[in-house]
Amino acid sequence: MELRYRAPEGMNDVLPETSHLWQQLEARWREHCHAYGYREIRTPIMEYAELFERSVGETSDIVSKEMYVLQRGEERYALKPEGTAPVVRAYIEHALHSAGGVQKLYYITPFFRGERPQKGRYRQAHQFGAEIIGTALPYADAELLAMVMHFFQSLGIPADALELRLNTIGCPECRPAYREAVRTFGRENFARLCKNCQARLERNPLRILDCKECVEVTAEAPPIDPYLCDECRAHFETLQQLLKTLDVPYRRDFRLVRGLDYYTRTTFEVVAEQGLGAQNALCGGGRYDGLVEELGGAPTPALGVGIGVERTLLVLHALGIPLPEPPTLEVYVVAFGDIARPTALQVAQQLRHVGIATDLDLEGRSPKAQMRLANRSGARFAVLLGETELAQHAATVKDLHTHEQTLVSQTELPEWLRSRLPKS
RNA sequence: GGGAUCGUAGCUCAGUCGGUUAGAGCGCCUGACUGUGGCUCAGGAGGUCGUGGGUUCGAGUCCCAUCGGUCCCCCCA
Repeated sequence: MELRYRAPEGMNDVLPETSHLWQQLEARWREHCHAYGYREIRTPIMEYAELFERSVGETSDIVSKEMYVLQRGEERYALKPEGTAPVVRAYIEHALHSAGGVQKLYYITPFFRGERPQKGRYRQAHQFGAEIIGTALPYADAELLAMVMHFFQSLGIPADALELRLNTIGCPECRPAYREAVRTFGRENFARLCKNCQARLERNPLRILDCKECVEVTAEAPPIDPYLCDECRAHFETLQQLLKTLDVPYRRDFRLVRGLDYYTRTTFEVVAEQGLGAQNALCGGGRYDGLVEELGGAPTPALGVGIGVERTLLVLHALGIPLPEPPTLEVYVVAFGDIARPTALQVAQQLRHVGIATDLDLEGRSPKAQMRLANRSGARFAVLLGETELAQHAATVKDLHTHEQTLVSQTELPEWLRSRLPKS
C-alpha cells in the first residue's frame, strides 16, 4: 500500500509491543543513577545553535553537517545533537555550583543527527546520560566507569560480551605537542593514508588514529604516553589503578580520540561483540575539563557518559537476554446484552478505582466476541454480567485458567478479585 | 554526501518461458453455540503487485526512471 505519510527518515515509532521494554530500561537507569547519588535534570529538546557550535566544535562532523538547525526570525535553534552541552549550560545558568560540592546529574533524552540511518544509528535516537561536574580527581572517572559497567551487568549482559576501551588524550598543556607528533608521523606516511585522513591531517590530526581504513599505518603512530604532562600522566595512572581495585576490566586503546572538541584527558567507550553491526559502540564519554569555562562558567572540571538506548536494546535482543513480559490486563468485564452494558461500565470503574487493571468491550460486540477479547487480553478473570446477575446485584466471575465460575455480589467484587490476583 | 540490496494482503512469503478473475500461512471479522474464550470446522473482509513511463496483442514477470525500506562507507550513542 502506498502510504501518504510516514515517520521521517531515520526516526522510529515505539509501538506498544516494545514500549514496555523502554519503560523497563528507563526505570532501571533511574534506579541505578539514584543508587549512585545522581539526580535527574531535564533540558529543552532544542537550544540556541551557538551552544553546540561553541562546545561540540564548528569543525566537528556533528555540527558542520549533522545538526538540525531551525531558524525563526533572528533566532537560530538546533535540535540537541548530544546531551552534555545543554546540561553544562543549565549548570551555569542556574548556578548549580553554589550548592557546593560535586553535582551528579543524570538524564534520559532524545537527540538528533542528520545522518544516513543504518543499524544502531538513527536520526532521532535516545540516550541515557550521566554527568559529574566539579571534580578533577580520578575517583570520579573510576566511579563513572564502574557505574556504567555495573549498569550493563545489571541488565544481564555478560561481562565477556562487552569491552571497555579507555584512553587519555591529554590536556591543552600537553596535547599540542602530541598533536604535532601525530601530524609529523602523518606527513611522513602521507601516501599511505586514505584521502579523508590526508585532508584532515592539517586540521585535526588526532582523528587519523581512529580511522578504520588507516589502521595498518596508524598502528605505527606514536602513543601519547611520553607526551603527557605530569598531571595528566598521574591522573591516568591513578585511574587505571582504581579500575583494578574496583575490578573493572578495560583495554587501553590509544586510537580512541573522540569526535567532539570538548574532551580532555579520559576518553572511553564500551563496545559490544555482537548485535550491533558496524555501529558497535554502546556508550561513549570522557572528561571535559574546559567546557564549563568555555561556555562562560567558572573553570570547573567535569566528565560524563552517554549510553545509546536503541543500541542497548539491540544488544539485549541479540544476546537473547530474557526481557520482561508486557503488563497484562487483570480483569475483563463482559456484558450479556445491551441491558447489562451500563452496569458493566460501572463495575469496570469500581475495579479500576481499587487499582485492578480492567477493560471491557466498547463497540457493542456479541458475548462470544467479548469472551474472545477477554481471553486474548491476558486477563486472569472475566466478570460476566447478564440479566440474571443484574437481578441479584451480583456478577459471575470466571477464572480463565481453571474455567471455574463463582457468583459474587457486586459490593464484594473488588475485594474478592483483589485477594485472588497476584500482588503487583 | 557515496555505495550495495530489497519493494506482491496488517505480517511472513509463493507466483513457471510474459498469457484469462493475483495465491498461501498467520492475524482480523462472522457463524457452528441467539449467556461463555482458548481447539476444530465453515464462511468473509482485506491488494491500483511501491510509483511513473516504455516494449508487447497481452506486464506482478522484460527495460528505463523515480520513491521508499534495510545494510555498508563516512561519523558516532
